[in-house]
Parts: sequence; C-alpha cells; structure tokens
Amino acid sequence: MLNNSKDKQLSAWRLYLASHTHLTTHLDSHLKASGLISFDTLIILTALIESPNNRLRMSELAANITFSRSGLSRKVDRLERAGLIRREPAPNDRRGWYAVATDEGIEARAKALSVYEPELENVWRSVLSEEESAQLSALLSEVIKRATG
Amino acid sequence: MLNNSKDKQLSAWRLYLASHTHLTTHLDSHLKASGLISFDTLIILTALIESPNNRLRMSELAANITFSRSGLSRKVDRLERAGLIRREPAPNDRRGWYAVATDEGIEARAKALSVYEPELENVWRSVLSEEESAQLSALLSEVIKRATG
DNA sequence: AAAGATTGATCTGTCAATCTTT
DNA sequence: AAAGATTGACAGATCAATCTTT
Repeated sequence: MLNNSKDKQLSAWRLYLASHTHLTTHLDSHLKASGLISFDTLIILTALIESPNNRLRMSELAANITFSRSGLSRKVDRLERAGLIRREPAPNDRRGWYAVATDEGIEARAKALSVYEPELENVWRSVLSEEESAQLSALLSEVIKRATG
Repeated sequence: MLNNSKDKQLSAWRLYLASHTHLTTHLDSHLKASGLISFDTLIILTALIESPNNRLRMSELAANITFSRSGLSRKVDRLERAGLIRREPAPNDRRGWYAVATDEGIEARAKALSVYEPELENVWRSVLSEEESAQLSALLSEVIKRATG
C-alpha cells in the first residue's frame, strides 16, 4: 500500500524536511552557543559581501533571502543598529537604497564562518561520505536548475 | 581554489538550503492560497494522527517538531481555540497532558492533504525523475540514520 | 531537585496601508 | 499608475522564570 510512486515522493519529502530541521538546528545552536551572529545574519552578510562593493539594493537582497520586503527592512534596521550594515542612497534612483556590509560586518561574518565551516564539515562528514556528498550535490543542483529554470 | 572537499561541502549545503527554501515557500503558499491550515499545523496534526489514539504527550510532540516547548504550548493553545486539537490530562502522571486531534482536526488535515499531496507530487516530479527521487531518498535516509543513530 | 508544562516579557515576522519617486 | 521601500498593527516565536507533580 505504501509502494506507489506518490508515497515514495511523500516519504522522500518527509526525509528531506526532517534532515533539514536536524542539520540547521544543530548548526544554528553552534553559532549561538559561540556568541556569534545568527544564521540568518550570516546569510545576509554573505549575500552582500559576495556582491560588488559589498552592497545590494534592498530589493535585490530581498530576492536572495526568504524574508518579505517589509521583514527585510526591519532586519536591516537591527543589523544597522548593531553596526554590521549601513544604508546608502542609490545614486541614480532616489527611491532606492543600498544595504552595505560595514567593516565590522565583514569581520563578524569571518568570525562566524570560522566556527560554522568546520562544524558544517564535521556534521556533513559524519553523515555522508565524499562520494555521497557529491551525489547529493548533483541531485540538488538539478532540483534548483529545474525549479528555477 | 574552489575545488577542495570543504568547499564542495559548503556548496552542497548551500544548494540544500536554497532548494529547501524554494520548495517549502512554494508549497506553503499553495496551502494558504486555498484557505487551508498552515504547513506547521499540517505537520502537527499528522504527528498526532499517526500516533495511537490520535494523541501524543506535549513533550513527545515537541520532540517531533521544530518548536520549543513553550512555543508548542502556544501553538496548541491556538489550535485548541480553532477546535483542531484538544488537551486531555495524562492518566498516570498528573504533570502531563496529551494533545489529541479532534474529528475536526482530522478532517482539516485530510482536506489540506488533498491539496498538498498532488501539489507536492507536481513539484517533485517537475524537478526529479523517479529514479533520482529514489536516489535522493536513499541518501537522505542515510543522513537521518547517521545523524540520529 | 528534576521533569512536564505554561506564562510574562520581549523580540521577530507579516499583512496591509502609506510615502516618495519614477 | 507602478516601483522601491518603510511603518503600524498584529500574530507568532523565544528565553527565562514559574508552577505543579514526581
């Protein structure tokens, strides 16, 4: 009864969700326990720092991120108060703003990565061999490509 | 420079996160657009309904779920107000409570599944072949097994 | 004292409405 | 009128403190 293709998909999906929850909560708690920036903040700073001049328009940043536009405004507010990001007006469009990673933000991200990356490597290595990891990457790239293409 | 095993892991991880965000937001918006229970509620009701007598101790439910214990209390409050769940005292331990899915909750879950499952099947089929899906399931079961075992 | 669960205070997220510029 | 972004009002999540029972 549980053998048809639909149920296979449903159980694959459940595994997917369960593994995601497990891994993210583990990694996130490691960051918090070390008194570092949160995972969300890490993602935002990374998006900025990987862009030219450490900056992205609010709308571009929102597109990279899970948050709604208004949620992002508030998140950037907080990060600005914390000194990790600053806002700059867009030169050619007076409606627009850039979010820019500050030096402090760049440093905070580097510190977080120095905890996060080894731990990610640890966790990942403890659950998948290098070959399996490559297999998984290949599958997921296909997922992304077909989902967005 | 991006060829060592650590960077492979990091990029696999990014793909994993990106695909998760993409798929969950898509599916969740489908539920909301249909005026049905949220995805979180679906997960909670499913956990209850798959347990004996449609019930689980609060602490057991919390273990199945992302939420913190206090977060779960509040969520169950709301679901109780909505009539989808009721609380019953545990017979042998007067500290404890069961969360029990009501008939209305069982029905609401069935309705949500009738939207969610076909859409999940749609999405999943559009991004992975049946063989790929089986491969992914196999990999993820290993992840879960090794992460929790 | 520890376990099961809830509550108070506070922070974060979201929707709809708003403001400014195009 | 539409695009870029923020704000007000409210719902949801989280931490620590609390209460009850073991």
